[in-house]
Amino acid sequence: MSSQPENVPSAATESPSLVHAVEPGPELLDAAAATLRMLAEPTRLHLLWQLSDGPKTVSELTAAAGVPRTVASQHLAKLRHSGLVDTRKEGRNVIYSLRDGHLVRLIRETINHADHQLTGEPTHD
Amino acid sequence: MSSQPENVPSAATESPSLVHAVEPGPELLDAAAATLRMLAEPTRLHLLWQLSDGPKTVSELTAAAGVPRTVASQHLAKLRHSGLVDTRKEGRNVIYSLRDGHLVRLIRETINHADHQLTGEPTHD
DNA sequence: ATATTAGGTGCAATAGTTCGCACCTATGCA
DNA sequence: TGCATAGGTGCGAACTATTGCACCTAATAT
Repeated sequence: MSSQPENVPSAATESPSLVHAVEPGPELLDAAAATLRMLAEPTRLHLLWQLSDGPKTVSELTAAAGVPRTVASQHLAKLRHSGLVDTRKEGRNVIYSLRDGHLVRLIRETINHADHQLTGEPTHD
Repeated sequence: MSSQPENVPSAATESPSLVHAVEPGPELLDAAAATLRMLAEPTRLHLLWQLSDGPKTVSELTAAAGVPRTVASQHLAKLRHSGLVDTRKEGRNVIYSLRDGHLVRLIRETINHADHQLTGEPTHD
């Protein structure tokens, strides 16, 4: 247990003007990790990236991701069950959309970071 | 600065998406997913969060994360091998630090998103 | 009614991750 | 010299995730 996490030393190299005062508890970390786990798979990330551009049908998403239908479906089911995406039915299509606009920033930040990493990171920032 | 073009009404079958210019290729997606996989574990996320406040020793990190030493060590090894953190040795301590300041933003964005999800959004499915 | 298209689910095999144990090296101290 | 502390590694057991297969429902078209 040891619920005494007020140990944020940060007394080493520089004076931290903006320390984060709050220690994320286990639930927060679990929730965050759960979300990240959803993003941490190339196909799902691809699907989410597509969705960050606007709502799309399963067919569109599947085609863009270049994976078999069952695979896309399973991944979409996971995203659905984890509450990251929303669905509405229109005719015989199911249209997926990102539930939270906040997620768009996260996705783009991630892709951006990876892009920097690939193109040769020159000690950024 | 939050120019989100969300809700692009691509309600039709397929519209020429000129919204996000670049389609991430497989390598980019793999790299991004690899990074996210590193973040997508509560203990590792905790460690990285600690580091986002400044460099720390293994002992400090281990204590903060509240896990056995071997576990922390394994996770730190993964972070090291994936290039997300840097180490320097000082006496008998090893001091870990985030390699890329950019990562701080990603970590905080994630924690922030999870927090928002936990506290402000009781919409459950 | 029947076929077709869009999408979903259950399940088994495989692949990858996490954890804890035992054991190792290097630094500092008495 | 010997011993404690800080940190690391290799390995096996338990767990989780991904995939592909077969099969299912709902909506449209013929």
